[in-house]
Formats: sequence, structure tokens, C-alpha cells
Amino acid sequence: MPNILLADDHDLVRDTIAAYLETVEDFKVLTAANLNDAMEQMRGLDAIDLLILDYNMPGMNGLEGLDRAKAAYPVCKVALMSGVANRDVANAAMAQGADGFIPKSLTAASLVNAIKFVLSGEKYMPFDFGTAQTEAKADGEFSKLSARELQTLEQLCIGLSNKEIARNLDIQEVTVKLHVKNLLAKLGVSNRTQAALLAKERHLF
Amino acid sequence: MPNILLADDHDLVRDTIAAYLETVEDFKVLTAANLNDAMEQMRGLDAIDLLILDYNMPGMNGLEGLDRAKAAYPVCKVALMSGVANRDVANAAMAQGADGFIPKSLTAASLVNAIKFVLSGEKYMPFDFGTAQTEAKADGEFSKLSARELQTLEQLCIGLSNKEIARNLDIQEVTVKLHVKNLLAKLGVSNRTQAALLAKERHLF
DNA sequence: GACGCATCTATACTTTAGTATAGGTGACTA
DNA sequence: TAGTCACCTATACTAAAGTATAGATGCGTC
Repeated sequence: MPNILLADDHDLVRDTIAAYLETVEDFKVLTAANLNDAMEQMRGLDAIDLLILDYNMPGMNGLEGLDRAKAAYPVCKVALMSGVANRDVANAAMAQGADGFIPKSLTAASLVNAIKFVLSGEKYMPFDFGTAQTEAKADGEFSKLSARELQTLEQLCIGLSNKEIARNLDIQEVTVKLHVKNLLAKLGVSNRTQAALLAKERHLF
Repeated sequence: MPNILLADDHDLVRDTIAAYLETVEDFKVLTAANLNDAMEQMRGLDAIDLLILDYNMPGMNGLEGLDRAKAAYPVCKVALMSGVANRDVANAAMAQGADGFIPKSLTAASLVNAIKFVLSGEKYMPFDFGTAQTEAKADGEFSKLSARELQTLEQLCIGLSNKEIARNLDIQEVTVKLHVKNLLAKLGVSNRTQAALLAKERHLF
């Protein structure tokens, strides 16, 4: 019987997924509420076949938690799970050695398939990942930006004003306005806040 | 047999909770992926005893979705569920006529209790609301925010303008400005972009 | 009842953001 | 050489954001 350790900080989500997996398949599912808890349990027993980590739970610190888990238990399969992450995060995770990536938008049936997939030694990442607009704004938008516009966007992502950006880049405020206006158009958003949020979502800065 | 309609946009979360409830108790659980879907299903059949709405799913618009549901189906019990909300939101929800508030940090067993509680006509809101990470995540700057300011912040996190926020919350633009000004001060930031970035960084929305 | 508090509105104002247009420079290229 | 493009600046404007005061309502508490 495959042993799974599921780590998620939302008790309700974690427990019901665990219960579901145990009823519909012959899985033994242990649970943890954060990364430290999960690592602790792994230390106790060495029979865990698959470790599922929530991307946003305490201790994860982005993909740092993935590294910790892989480093400590190189043999164990490790999958990431997230309710908010996008394709970029998924790609980065897979590139850093994750065995699977499970968006919470997955159906319960697909989850079982994904787990079987990973347990059999395959890598799993869903195709139908990005929804329409996520796909559309994938990365084409950002590649259109000029060097200066990119620098401006970077400053926007700290929430700076045009005046502050002008000082930092040593140009006039009007010029900053121009760059902002152009990059808003290229990104297809309507104000600086949306631009900053979009860039952050894509983990550009 | 009590009929429950569970609406959550995360397929995985929704399906597993539904499956769990159907196996451990004698509940009939229907599901929906957003508020409109849920309202549509309610129209079809009038035998739903409890409607569970995810606070952050499409169509909810803060507590507006709760109002819509209560207005359309005054007899049906309505409970809110959220993974990120804090006590203020919960209080506001209960004040606006919700029959229960279910944080996702609840244990699966407690969920069943909460549902039974609500079905029997009682109001349910957990005492140990902010324990552990719920507290850690929601405290500090954000706990100072009022319910309305929190809703405003949520809209800021989509990059909306004051005018759009005013329309969504059905208040005047001046009022939105007031809320924005106050929440900026409480969060210790100097503009809306910084506020949005801060909230996103803390995974509030 | 008096008080604090959250909420909403109003008026009035300053500052910032964003748009529009025009023009100048240097680099690279057909 | 003429054309294109990124970049910078300028003037001028409209729209939006943010600040400051003041007043009104309702709700719960002491």
C-alpha cells in the first residue's frame, strides 16, 4: 500500500483530501500542517512514497521548502500543490526537481490519476493549466517591453511614485510617465497597480 | 436526508469535501463552481437545506454574494467558508445574516459538527478562530482593518479604481477614498499599489 | 442617555497619474 | 542617405488619487 504524506495548512482541505484518497484508493495518507511538521514526520518513518506540499503553507518560503525536502529525502517523490500558483511557478517547481504539480483546480478524479502517475515514477503536470487570460498574458507581453520600461516596471513593483522612479533612474518625471503609459499599453492593463500585480504574479521581480 | 449545496471554485477542495461529507454522514451534497452556478441550481430544486459559499470564489464580491443568496432564498440556511478571512470578515458575515462561518482551518470533524449545528437552526462561528497560522497571517497590520476597509483592500488587489470599487460595494466614490486613505494609514504604506502588493505578499487574497 | 466606533456622505482642495502631441538625440540598418 | 527605433524632454491637459473637515446615521456599550 503506497504511503502518502500530505502537508497543507488548511485543516479542512487537508483532512478531506486525505479521507477522500483513503476511501477511493488503497492509499495510506498521513497529514501535516506545515513544512516543519512534515519533515519531522518523515524523520520518524522512512516508508513515505510520496510527499505532497502545499505551496503556500508556513515554512515553504516559495520553492525553498521543495529544496529542503528533496535534500533531506532524495528518494521520496515530492509533489507541490497550490490553489493560486500559475504555470511559471509550476515550471520553476518542476525545474527544481519536483515530481508533480497539483493545482487545486484539478478534479478529485484527476488528483488520483496524478498521484498514481507520480508514484509510478513519471512526472506530472497538467496541460490545461492556465485559463484563457492567464495563457494570453503568458510571457509575450513582457518580452515586448524595452529595457527602460522593464526598469520602470521593476520600480512600480515596489509601489514607488513617478517622482521617486525618476530620481532612481535619473531621468525626468515626464519621461517616467511616458514609460509607464507605454508599458501599461503593452501589458494590456489599465493602471500601475495592475501592472505591478501582474508582474508579481509572474514572479518577474 | 439533508441536502447541501457546496460552492467553491477549487475543484479539488470542493469535490473532496463533498465526497467526505457524503461518506461520513447521511448528507446529500451537490456542488457548484461559482455563485451564479449555485444560484442556478437553487432555482431548479427547492429542497436545499444548506448552502455553503466560498468567500473568495467568482461572483461573491465580498459579502455581496451572501446578500444575493439570502435575498433569493430566505428560507435556506447559508454558511460562508474561507481560507483567508479573519474574525472581522466573519463578524461582518454573521451580522449580515449568515447562518455559519467556516474557516478552512477547521478540522474535518468540526466541519461536520458545524453543519449539523447550522442545520438544526443554530448559528455557528468557531471560537478558536485565529489559532496558529490563521492568527499569524491575519494579525499585525491587517487585524486593525475594519470589515469595509478589508473589502476595499480586496478590490485594490485586483487593481480596480475607486470608481469601480464604489460601484462594486454600492457606495459613493468619496467613501471609497476615505476607506483607502484609512487603510493606507493603518497598513503604514503610502499608496494603493503598495497596499495591494503587501496584501498579496501576505497571501490575504 | 452619553459615548465611542464604523459607516456613509458632502464639499473643497492638492497632488499624482495618465494622455496627447511635438520635437530632439544617437544607434543601427536597409 | 533615409528610415526606424529606443530614449529623452517639453508643454498642456484631463482624470484619478489622496487629504482635510465636517456632519449624519446606526449600533453597541458603559
